[in-house]
Amino acid sequence: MRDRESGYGSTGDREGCPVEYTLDVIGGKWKGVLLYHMIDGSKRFNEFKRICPSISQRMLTLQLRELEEDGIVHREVYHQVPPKVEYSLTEFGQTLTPIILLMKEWGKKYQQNSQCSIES
Amino acid sequence: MRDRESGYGSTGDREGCPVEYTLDVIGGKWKGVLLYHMIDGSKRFNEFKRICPSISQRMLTLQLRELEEDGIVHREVYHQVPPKVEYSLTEFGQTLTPIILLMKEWGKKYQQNSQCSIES
DNA sequence: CTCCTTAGTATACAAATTGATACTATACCA
DNA sequence: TGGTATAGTATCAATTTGTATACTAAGGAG
Repeated sequence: MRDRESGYGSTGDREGCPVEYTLDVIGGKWKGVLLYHMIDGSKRFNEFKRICPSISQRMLTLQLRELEEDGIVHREVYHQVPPKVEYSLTEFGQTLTPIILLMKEWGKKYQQNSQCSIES
Repeated sequence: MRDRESGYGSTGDREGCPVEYTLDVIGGKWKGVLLYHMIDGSKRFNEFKRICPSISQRMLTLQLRELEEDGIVHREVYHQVPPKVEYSLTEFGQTLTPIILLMKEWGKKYQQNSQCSIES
């Protein structure tokens, strides 16, 4: 999944599959949610932990790093103690918001057990 | 990922996260691609194998079965020899096409020169 | 001097997902 | 009798993903 830029050569079928490319960027287990919560402004590391208590620190770090690598997310470090790091969508990341919002709409509509109180 | 209906109880944070629900349905490694190729009509098992040569038979079966379980895909078995099975989007599955097509557009736009240029 | 904070890393391990290969059924064709 | 075709299963190995726990830095509070 993470080897987009390394070695497909001519054998891979990803070249002609834009849908798969997109899912590769936003399809990680937590990426969609993280992206979703960054739409309405930057978030700190511990804010994500509060929003999604079931994601572990390691996974949160890994997923944010991948989003950063892909140029989707900007990581702003404030050299303070205690440390402060803010994550926000880059200009490139903003181009994903229509997809995220459409996915939000679809999920809201068809998720049966919706006591969904999250509004952006 | 597959335990949506079984046991989150009150601890899970998925309840209020429509984006994650949607990604749970279409975010499997191959689901988006399969869905994408079903938009323009039903496809047979071996057609998918030809379209995505890098998906194994087992994965193809598993992903199609999950899509079927979720009511996204209809599986029509023709009792012939050699067997013939056709997969197509259900009416419910059709509701996903806007998302898939948006993902296709995004992927098409940014997959070649990822992170290089942002043009609208 | 020790504890608290944040935003992580490091390590070890467990679980889930994915892949490779071999195998099945059954009618037709020669 | 053997080969072809399709749509799968079965089995095991490898990879990926996730969890748990301990640890770091560095300033401020007590």
